[in-house]
Amino acid sequence: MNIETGTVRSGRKLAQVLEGAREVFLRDGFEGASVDDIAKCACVSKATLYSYFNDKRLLFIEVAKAECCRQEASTDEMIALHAPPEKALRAAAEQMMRLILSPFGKNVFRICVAEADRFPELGKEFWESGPARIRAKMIAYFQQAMDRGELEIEDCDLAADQFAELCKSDLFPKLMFGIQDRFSDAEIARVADGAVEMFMARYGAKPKTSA
Amino acid sequence: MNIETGTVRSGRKLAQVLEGAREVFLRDGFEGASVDDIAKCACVSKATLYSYFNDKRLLFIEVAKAECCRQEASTDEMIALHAPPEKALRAAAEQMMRLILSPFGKNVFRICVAEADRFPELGKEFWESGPARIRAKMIAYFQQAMDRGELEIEDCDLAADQFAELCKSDLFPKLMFGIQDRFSDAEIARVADGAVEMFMARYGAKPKTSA
DNA sequence: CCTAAACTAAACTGATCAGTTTATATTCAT
DNA sequence: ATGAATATAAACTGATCAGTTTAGTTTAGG
Repeated sequence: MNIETGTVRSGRKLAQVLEGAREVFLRDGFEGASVDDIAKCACVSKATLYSYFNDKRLLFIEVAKAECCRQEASTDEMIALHAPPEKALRAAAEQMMRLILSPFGKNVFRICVAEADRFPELGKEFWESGPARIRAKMIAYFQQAMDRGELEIEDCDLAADQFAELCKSDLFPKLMFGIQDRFSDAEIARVADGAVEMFMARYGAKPKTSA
Repeated sequence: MNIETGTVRSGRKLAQVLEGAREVFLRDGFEGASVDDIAKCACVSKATLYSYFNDKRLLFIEVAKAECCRQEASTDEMIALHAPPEKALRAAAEQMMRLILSPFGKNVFRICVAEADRFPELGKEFWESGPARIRAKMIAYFQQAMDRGELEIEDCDLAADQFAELCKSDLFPKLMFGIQDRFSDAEIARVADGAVEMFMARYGAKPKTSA
């Protein structure tokens, strides 16, 4: 995943080009972005840009890869493995929501959806570098909490997906349909609390009805 | 919402044009669709097409309106108001999932997300003709079930959104990221059952611990 | 059957845009 | 300082595409 490696030549202005491309692609999508625009935005001549990347497609792929790396980084330390469920899940919910609802999350999701036909690999790579990693961490947490007797889950995969989905309640559709794009702490808290309460109602360990 | 009304002239081939436009727009998006392609697909000359619609944008808007109508229709009778929660919710879950995961649902969502900048109204109109209507029906159902003492919900808006979101677990992201696009009955049943169980665990009326 | 409205194919205009070329300028390691 | 690598602006090519025009054909009602 190292950007410097691969087929792309190195040189003084490579970082500039990628940064400009990132800005324009995330804003306008693949078709919507013009190469002249990217060059201008990167303060670089078009010829320089093409000396690094043989075509627009390749440039886009490189930007997408870099975004996946960014995302991997932001999923680290999302879950405190040893905390009790209410605490750990509540913190995870809020972190996930802030990631998903951020301009970064929104734009990357948009691009994946919009360009799915043109770049079939993109969605999958994004999924694996983001959602799938979070899911794996959730499941690892579930296992530990179950060992501690704090949770009772039959289908951990489903439970992880349900929790992630609960964190999207209300706000995510509003974001995607362009109805709202800034969310207050209170709005986030309402949904995060709701997600944790619902999750615990379903999967929290029942107190042993000592027979 | 009647397609025949408004600024659009009527004529023999209007329906053909709309049908062709629908096919191509849903497949290729707004930018991706070429007017020549639409004309060919509708078996109509480009001049005829332009005699009905002054420009591509207007044609797109008309198609989108029609899709919203289709969607309104498909949300009718989604919830059996008088059935007990397990039954009513389970049926609603499956209907919602089949709508969301259908090629229709997928394509329309894709278009809304992809064209949100170009057509800011589109997302909102779609939301109102689909998700918002379903939500209203869910809330109406909650009220009735609460009156019957079957559910206990503090925040009905949140509960409705949570339920809808639970129905997307696992499958919806896979669809959106292009990882999978056909879903078996078993896959749907697993998620629908999971959604109902979780919902009932949280909001099902507690048996009165007769004091 | 006649005519007016609706339709057609095909050529055209003008704009946009990816990618190339050219001729020149800057940078930097030796 | 010199030359090789790197960067630049600007003009150019060729393709695509929205929308128009033209000159002719089909359709359906009176």
